[in-house]
Amino acid sequence: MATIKDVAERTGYSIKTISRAINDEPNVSQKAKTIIQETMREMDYYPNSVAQQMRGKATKMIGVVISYITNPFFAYLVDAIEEKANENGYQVVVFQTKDKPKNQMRFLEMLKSKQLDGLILAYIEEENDEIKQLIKLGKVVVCNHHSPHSKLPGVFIDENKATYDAITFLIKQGYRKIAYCSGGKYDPDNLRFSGFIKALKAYHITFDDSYHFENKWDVLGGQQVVRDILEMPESDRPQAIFSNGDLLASGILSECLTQGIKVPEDLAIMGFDDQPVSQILTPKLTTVQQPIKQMGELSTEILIANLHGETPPEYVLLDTELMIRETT
Amino acid sequence: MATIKDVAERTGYSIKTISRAINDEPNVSQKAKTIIQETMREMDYYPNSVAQQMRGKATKMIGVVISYITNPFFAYLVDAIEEKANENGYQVVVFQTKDKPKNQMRFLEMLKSKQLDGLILAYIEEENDEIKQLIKLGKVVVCNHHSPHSKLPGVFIDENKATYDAITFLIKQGYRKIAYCSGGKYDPDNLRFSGFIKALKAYHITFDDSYHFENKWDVLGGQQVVRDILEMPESDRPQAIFSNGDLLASGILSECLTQGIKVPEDLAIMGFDDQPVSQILTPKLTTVQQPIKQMGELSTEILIANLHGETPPEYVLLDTELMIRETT
DNA sequence: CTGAAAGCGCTTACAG
DNA sequence: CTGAAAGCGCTTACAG
Repeated sequence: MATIKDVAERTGYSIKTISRAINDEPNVSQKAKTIIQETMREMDYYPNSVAQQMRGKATKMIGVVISYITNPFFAYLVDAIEEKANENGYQVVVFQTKDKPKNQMRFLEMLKSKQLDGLILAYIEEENDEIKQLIKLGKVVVCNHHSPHSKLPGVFIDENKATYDAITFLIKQGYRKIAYCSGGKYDPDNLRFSGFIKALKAYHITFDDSYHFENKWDVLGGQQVVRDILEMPESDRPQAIFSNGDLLASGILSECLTQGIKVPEDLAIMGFDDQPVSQILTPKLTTVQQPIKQMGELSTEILIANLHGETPPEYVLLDTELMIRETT
Repeated sequence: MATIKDVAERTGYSIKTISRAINDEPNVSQKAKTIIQETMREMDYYPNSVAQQMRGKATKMIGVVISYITNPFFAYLVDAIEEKANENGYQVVVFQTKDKPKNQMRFLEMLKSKQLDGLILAYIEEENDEIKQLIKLGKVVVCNHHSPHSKLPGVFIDENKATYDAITFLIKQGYRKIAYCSGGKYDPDNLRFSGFIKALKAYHITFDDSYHFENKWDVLGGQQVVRDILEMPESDRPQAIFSNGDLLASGILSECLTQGIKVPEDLAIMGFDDQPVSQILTPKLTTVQQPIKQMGELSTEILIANLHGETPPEYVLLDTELMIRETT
């Protein structure tokens, strides 16, 4: 592979002059520039960017940590981040944690070993002091995943308000027996769940613990929920169900259709995310739209501003929108 | 940030001994190793991987070029590639071409400027000699996207056989008037299309050009196809439709349900890909399953073997499987 | 088992 | 407008 030295020898100029031509610096004669550029093309020379990084200290790469790229929510988020990063001359490295905390640590190490300029954490397995410190240094921006227990600065949606509004809508439609499907374990402090409970309380509805379905997050999980509901005595069954994600809601809907449960007459379904699938289904899914694109773009802008030494906002709360369609 | 020199000064050892300890080389006393490791931890020292790359010549990063990460097909492909790459100590950089040929060139430049060790092209905008040469050098592996005109080595599915089998199945079910939706422009040499035609010919069915729908690839496109069909005189309408992707098939199905067209009685639908959505829909979609995982893993194995100087197979053709469900 | 010197391919700071 | 020297943070090759 040709190096800058080869180009220097071939053209007769010093490596410094070659360097100036590569970087479009002033103080090179037009003649020198032309000769050098032509020679570089002839030799199929490309500056070794590793060597450039060594001096410039920037890799122009940022990492994005998500749980699963096959989850459309994250695919759209990565899309938004990549678009904005590219605009600013950065490339995106994707890291999937796949629910293994030790993976997250690997990515932090890549940051510390300078393979990456910065990191967007769209999914945090474990919060710790190291992450907090990296945020302070402006090398890490958190988005999307919001622990109710330790508030980190970052870009999030107003989870509490989102479910509060969604459930209030259901109640106003006349539903009173409303079930809740959580993606993970039961956690009373969870912001979505507390918004859910808050809405019920506002209408003096008490929550029945048997209406809480834990650890459901995919299509199969949704189908299981319907089977669980069918095992309840008919008079005890919920009239509506809030599901923490559209995939889950899709599973609920498909199993309802299979089992002959009418939607929304027998069971209303409220999704979350507004993934494309929600408009393909019949009936079309009522769901909470997350501003994925905005979230991705803002996180990227904040990270890049930080990397450039600017001081952007620390904490951003985005609004969601209720997309009322046919399952409620 | 601490460097190897700082660790050397603090421990009293030379930088070479520190280097040995970092890389677990022999010829370091256990005592020295222990002291050095402890000091590195204390100083929060991480070897600068850019400097390491400078000497080692490998970045341990590979790029994956796709068209859109929001297309579930590519999301699953990237997932398979990342998994296999990680196993071998490589990280994955995702590049979306978004149908712009000039983007593809950017990624090739990153390869030539040594930011990347290798590249998997899962979507080619433009084939050219440069790509062919990089394949020969073992730095590029092509998969998925197969131009019928210039055969590149790589990992592909047997497109021709896949549609031949799918259409033969439809014909055996009694369908004779079968429409074809292509993702791009009409191309008689397209391998899927020629498999389609071959199946019709085997049963002496002539293809009606008005049954060819061009440039349809998303949900909206599918919906449009149904509206186009409804404008045909009822006796001329196709009985079945082959669609080049499940998203497209989803759009066709959803519009059928909206318009009161019974599936499969009035119109049978055959998808392609076997994306998760095909099992969520009601009725469930009959479709051609692509071995995405296998394709991603094989491409990655071939690339890494090449990078390690081994000589793996050049051309692999994978089999698809017809998933018969409820829309045919 | 340990280290001083040279070098990877560039850029920064200085000199002319 | 041009260039020789020093250095980025490591590793390779050599010496002890």
